[in-house]
Amino acid sequence: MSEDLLKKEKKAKLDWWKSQGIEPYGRRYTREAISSLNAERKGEVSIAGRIMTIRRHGKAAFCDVIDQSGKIQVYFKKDVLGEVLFERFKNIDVGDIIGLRGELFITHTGQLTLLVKDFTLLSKIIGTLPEKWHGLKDVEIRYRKRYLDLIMNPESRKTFSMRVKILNMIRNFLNNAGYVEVETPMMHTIPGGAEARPFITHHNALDMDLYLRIAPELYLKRLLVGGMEKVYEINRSFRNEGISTLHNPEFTMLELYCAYGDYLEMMELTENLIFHIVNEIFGSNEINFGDMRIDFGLPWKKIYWEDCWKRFGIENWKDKQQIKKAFSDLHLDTEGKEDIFELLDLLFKRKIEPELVDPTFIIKFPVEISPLAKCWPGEPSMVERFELYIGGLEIANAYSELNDPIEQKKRFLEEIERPSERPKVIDDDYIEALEYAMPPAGGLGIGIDRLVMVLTGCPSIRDVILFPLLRPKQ
RNA sequence: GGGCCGUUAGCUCAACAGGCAGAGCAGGGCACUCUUAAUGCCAAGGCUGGAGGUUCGAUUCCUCCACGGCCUACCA
Repeated sequence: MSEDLLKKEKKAKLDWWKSQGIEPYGRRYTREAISSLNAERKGEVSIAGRIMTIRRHGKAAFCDVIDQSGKIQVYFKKDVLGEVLFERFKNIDVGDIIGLRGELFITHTGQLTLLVKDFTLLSKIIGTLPEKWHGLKDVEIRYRKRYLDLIMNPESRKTFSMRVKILNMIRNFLNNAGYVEVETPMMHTIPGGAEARPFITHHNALDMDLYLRIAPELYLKRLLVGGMEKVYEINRSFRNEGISTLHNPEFTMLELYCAYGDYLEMMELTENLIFHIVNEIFGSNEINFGDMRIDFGLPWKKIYWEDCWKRFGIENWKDKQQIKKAFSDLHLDTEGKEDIFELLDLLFKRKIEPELVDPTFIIKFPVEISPLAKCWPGEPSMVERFELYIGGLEIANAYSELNDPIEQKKRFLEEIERPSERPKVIDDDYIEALEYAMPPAGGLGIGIDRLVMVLTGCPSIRDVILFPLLRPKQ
């Protein structure tokens, strides 16, 4: 059946309603949540929702109706409704949104059902819903027309309601711990706080280019200078990089900063926060992720970054020859990389990351790849920093914040020396802020989308973002 | 950016090896007052993602394009 023909038939029904003097797009309707109903409820109840199936039996029919809270069967009977209402019911379609009033009863097969005494068409469908049994499978349509995915696939509804739950739990946890939520600029004049290519936009009135933020870090730390001691922000950052199952151009990060703390305090907080969420949601320490079984039991594993390499025969990670030998011993392609940190990063990604299934902290990183972190005591070439891996994914990154403005300026200068596609600009305004003294602090970033992926069992970041970026069709 | 795979009715899928493009669901008609993937009967529904090419003949083989998926790269 062509789409045009289907639409034509539906519009004819729409016209039928109008011909009866009934507005097919209704107004406010007082109703209860479907999930709040049970067999003990006596008397009349009102619900509203979308009709998902209709099983017509001549002078009676059963329908399934869903609202956000759940699903219920409703029973239309001609001798209960009368001629007029039953005639109207014949012009109700799968997908219509209606309000229903009636009494609850239990069918012979034991199912809670609403015996409909009156109903109101609240919104007429003109499109055609996907198939009731197989649902909507086409991933492209699921992403482009997320509303159809949400109507048809309960698992999708569950994923996004879990995302909300997780975010609420994070906010409650942090609020209870004395953190305050703040909002810092998403449009930056100088992109900073991470190593990534930014999106560029333009302000007409000021006639200046602006960058969508790649991280909120430098602004949040300005607030520490200003005397705000525990701050966090949960919101979007934007990175103009490739798209993959782990990367969407806009993604949600939690960043938080705790004055007078350090990376160890952040580690404790991370453990407690995620452990709390897992237990609240699953009532267990263990969950499945793909074919992995993840055990969140405390304490989590801690491995020094420097110790990662020893099992590959690399005794001194600064020795490029040893690293290259490890690559050839492992029959691993160096992919033309010559930089020590790039080689180690590649080795980590190939051989170590996939094994980090249970939550694992990797601790103490080289200063070269941590320009905003404070040095390890007595070891100026290393910093107080950790990364957290769960289910083979990098989930969090934290460090003791560098608060020495002179050292920070030096690091920035070294950073722009290195080849990069980032604008070669130093955020002098941030350096100036540090000159007014920032308290020592611990800082933490958690990739919210990836955390939600692990906790909802979704293999792609697009499954946990309501509207992932896609090229326009045609 | 590179590699591989996919795109057939509104949806979910068929069409062996190049030979008239098929089913279920949804939609339409008829019957049916406890069904739940309701059932039975009838009728309809397609430029096979787009453009070229090979061939007597292309959903099928080839080229290009579009969109998507997975892997990979940049990155996080």
